[in-house]
Amino acid sequence: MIEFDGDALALAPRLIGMTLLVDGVGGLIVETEAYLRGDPASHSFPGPTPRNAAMFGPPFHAYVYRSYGLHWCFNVVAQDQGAVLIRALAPLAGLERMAARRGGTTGLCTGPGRLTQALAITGALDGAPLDRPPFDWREREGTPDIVNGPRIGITKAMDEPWRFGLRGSPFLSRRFA
DNA sequence: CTAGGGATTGTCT
DNA sequence: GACAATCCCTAGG
Repeated sequence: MIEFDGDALALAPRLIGMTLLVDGVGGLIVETEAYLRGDPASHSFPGPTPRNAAMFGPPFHAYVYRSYGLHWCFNVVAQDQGAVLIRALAPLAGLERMAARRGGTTGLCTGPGRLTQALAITGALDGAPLDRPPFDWREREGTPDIVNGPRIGITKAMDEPWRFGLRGSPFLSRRFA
């Protein structure tokens, strides 16, 4: 995948502009959020549980959890018992399969829950290594223009500007201020 | 044991 | 703009 040795806060912007494919379906990462060790908003904050076990495992593995009882959210585990939530992709490959899974063509990968549905990521992939199939990564080309701001949908540490995005992308789940 | 809430989204108004 | 859907963890009795 990539050579990297930083924590979740460093990994989050590093993933912007990279291409993620799952079984050949995916696109360019345009939005991420960092959840650090010691971060009250991170699922790893209270300590290990069955749900968050992957965050305490080896880095560059998947942490997949269910959100609000019905959506899946996909994270890349970092070196610090933190993780990076992948919130949005610019769809590039397998658009027909995405649309079939999503039941339409609107907002295919715009939002963490939509993205997992389009790529068929479920709890079955929780803890799976990201450097082998079905996962495939491509390094970014050039230097992306990255913006950052507060994270979305949380109730703790709300002021930390740990959401990152590709400036001007139409595929962001929300605009940056 | 029960009650409450969350890193969300689709649908209806 | 409001609300339902509905799993897993946490807090408290």
